[in-house]
Amino acid sequence: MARRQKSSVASGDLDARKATILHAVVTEHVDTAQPVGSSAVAAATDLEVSPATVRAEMVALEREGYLAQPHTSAGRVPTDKGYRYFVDHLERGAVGVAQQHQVRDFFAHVRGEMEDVLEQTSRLLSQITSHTSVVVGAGHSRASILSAQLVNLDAHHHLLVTVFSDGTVTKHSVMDPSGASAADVAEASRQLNALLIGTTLSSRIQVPSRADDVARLVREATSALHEAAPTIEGEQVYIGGSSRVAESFDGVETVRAVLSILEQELVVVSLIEDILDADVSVAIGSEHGLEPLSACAVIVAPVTLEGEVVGALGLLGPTRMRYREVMATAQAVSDELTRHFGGEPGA
Amino acid sequence: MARRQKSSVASGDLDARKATILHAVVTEHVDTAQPVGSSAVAAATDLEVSPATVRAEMVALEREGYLAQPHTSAGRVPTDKGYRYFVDHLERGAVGVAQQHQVRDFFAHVRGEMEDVLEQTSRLLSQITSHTSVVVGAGHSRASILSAQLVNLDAHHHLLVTVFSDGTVTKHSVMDPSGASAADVAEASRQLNALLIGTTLSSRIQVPSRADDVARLVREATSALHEAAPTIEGEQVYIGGSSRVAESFDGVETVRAVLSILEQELVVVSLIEDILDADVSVAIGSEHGLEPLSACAVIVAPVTLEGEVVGALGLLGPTRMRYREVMATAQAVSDELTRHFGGEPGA
DNA sequence: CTTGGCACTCACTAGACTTGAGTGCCAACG
DNA sequence: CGTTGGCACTCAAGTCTAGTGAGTGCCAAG
Repeated sequence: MARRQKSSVASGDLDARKATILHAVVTEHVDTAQPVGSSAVAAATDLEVSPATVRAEMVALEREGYLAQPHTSAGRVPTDKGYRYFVDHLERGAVGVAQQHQVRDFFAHVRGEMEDVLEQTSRLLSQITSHTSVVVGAGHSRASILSAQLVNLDAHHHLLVTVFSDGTVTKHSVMDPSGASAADVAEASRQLNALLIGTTLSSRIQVPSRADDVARLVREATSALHEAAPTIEGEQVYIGGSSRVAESFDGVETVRAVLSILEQELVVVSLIEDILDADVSVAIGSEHGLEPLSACAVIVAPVTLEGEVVGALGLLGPTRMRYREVMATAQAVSDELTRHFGGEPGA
Repeated sequence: MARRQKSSVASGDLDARKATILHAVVTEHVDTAQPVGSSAVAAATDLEVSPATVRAEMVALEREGYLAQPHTSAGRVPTDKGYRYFVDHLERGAVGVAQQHQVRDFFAHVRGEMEDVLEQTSRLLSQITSHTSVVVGAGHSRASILSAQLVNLDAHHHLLVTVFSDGTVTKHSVMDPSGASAADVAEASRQLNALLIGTTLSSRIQVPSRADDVARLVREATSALHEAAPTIEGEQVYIGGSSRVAESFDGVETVRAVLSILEQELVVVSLIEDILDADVSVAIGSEHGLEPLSACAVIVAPVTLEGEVVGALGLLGPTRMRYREVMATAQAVSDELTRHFGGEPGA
C-alpha cells in the first residue's frame, strides 16, 4: 500500500542487483553517517560479488541520480532520490515489541480531553522515535454549535461560552460598558442559545436590531464569536521533542532554520497537510518544497474518525533516518489513535 | 530598585576605577564575544590610564573572581560574578524608541482572550530581544466557579463546561454508558450549576448519593472536574523564539540541553517563579541552579493585576547578553501587560 | 560480464613553524 | 607610591608540509 506514493520519475525500477546495492548504501549510511565504499557494500550484501563490480554499479547509480559522492575519493551517499527509491521499495516492517508495548500502554492509560491526548501523543512519538514530532488536530469548520451561554464576569464584562458538536469549547469576552442588569444578561444568554444552536461558524445569523441592552449584548456576542471564527477553525498543533532537532543536525545554522520553521505553526500545518495522503507517506529532502528543511525527511500518518481524516501526525528528522522503524511507529500510533477516538468519540 | 537583588557576597563594592574597568570588559565582551585585553579597555574608558595600569587592576579583579582568563595569553572575560556586579550596578536604561513604539503598537492593537494575548506577547518579546521568551500565566487556584453546565454530545458522552471567575473555561468529558435521557441530562446540568457555583477547585462538594441517572451524572461530572484539578490549576506557559537558542550558543550540545529544558514546562515555570521577585530581576549562569542552563541568563518581570502577581515573563539568553536593553524591554512589556489587563479585567 | 591489479585522488591528521595578541614583571619616573 | 614604558614570555590560532589511507576509475585478463 505504502508503495510508491509520489513515485518521482518514470525512471522506473532498478534491476535487482542495483536495488540491493542501493539498499545497502542507505542502511549502511544511516548507521554510520559516513559515505559508503564499494567494499563495505560488497561485504554487507549477499551478492557474492567483488568490490569492483559494485563500483561499476555504483557509477551507474550515481549517473542515474540515486547516489552522490561528497568528493572524488570518498564513498557514496544516497541522494534524496535514492532515499525515495529506498522508501518506496521498503517492505512494511513491524514496530519493535518494546515500542509496541509502550504505545499500547500509553493508549491504555491515557485519559483526558482530545487536546491533552494529542499533546501527550506528540511527546510519546518523539520519545519513541528520537525525532521531533508534530500532531495536528483538524479544524472543525463543519462542527455545529450545541450550546451557547453568556456568563457574567463582572459589571462590564461577560463571557460567551460556546460548545461545538465535536466537543470543542470556545470563549469570547464581551465588553459591556453600560453594564446591563443581571436579568438582561440572562435573557441575552437565552436568546443567544436559541439563536446559535445548530448553526456553524460559517452560518449567517439573524441578529436582533433593537436598541435595548439585551439586543446589544446579543449583537456584541455573536460578532465576537464570528470575528474569532478563523482562529477557532484553525487546527491545533502540538510539537514534541524540538530539542531532538539539535541532535539530528550538526550545523547550528540548520538547527536554527528548522526550529524557526517549527515555530510557524501555519507553515507546519500546511506542510503536513500537503504531504498527507490516504496512508503513511513520506516527504524527503526537497520534495516538500520548504527549502530550509531540505536536509529533513517528514513522515506523516493520518488520524481518522469514522472514515474521515480529523488530524495527522508527523515525524521530522534528518533524511538520514531509520525510515522502516519510524514509519512503522507512525503507522502504529496513528492506528491506535484512530482506534482510541473511534471507541470514544467526542472525547 | 533593581539593585542588588541576590547581591551575592559581602565582597561589597569595587572602587570606581575597578568598576569602570569591569563595566568596560563586560560591554566590550558582549559586543565582540571575544576576550577583552587591557589595551582595549584602556581605549574604551575615559580613565586616561595606560594598559599596564589596567592590567594591574585586572589581576586584582581576577583574584576577586569578577574576571577570568580563558588561557594565559588571552584577554579577560567576565565571570558570572562579574556579570552580577555589572547588572546590580546598571543604571536603569530606557528602552529604545523603536522598540517602545513596537510595544505600544502591539498592545494598542492586540485583541482577544488573555491566553491569546500572552502567547502573542511571548512572540513579541522574542522578536524584540532576539532571545527566547517565556510568558507564564498564573494558575487560578483561588478562582471560584461562576457557571457549570452539562452539555449533551451524543448518546453516551456529555461535556461539563465550567466557567471560573477569572475568565477561564474548562471542559471535561463525562461518559454515560447507560445513556441518560435528555431531560435527565438537563436536570443534572441544573443541579451541577447549583452545586458548583461559588465553589473553588479545592472546595469539598456534597454530591448526591442516590442511584438514579441524574445523581450518577452529577457524581461523574464533579469527579471528572476534581480529578483534573491539578492540571487546571497549573500555569499556562507560552514559549516564543526557541530557535533563538540556536543563535545564542555555538555548541550543539548546549543548544540541545537548553531546548530540552524548555520542553519541560514544569521546570520552566518553577525556574521563573524561583527567580521572580517584586521587580525585574535576573539570574545569571549558575545562580538559578539549573546546571544545563549555566551558560544562560534569565531575566524575569512580574505581571500584576490589582497589585497581585498573576503571571510573569522571562527572557532567556546567553550570559553574554545586552542586559540593559533586555531588562528595559522586559520592564516595558511587563508594565504594558499589567496596564492592559488592569484596564480590561477578566479579558 | 566479472575480476584482480594498479595508479590516482583527496580529505584528513599530525607535526613544525610562525604569528601576534596579550600577559606578568620590573625598573624608572613624577 | 601609584603609574608607566619596556621587555621577555606564553599560548591559541593559522599556515605549511608531508604522510596516510580509504576509495575511486580504468584496464586487461579470465
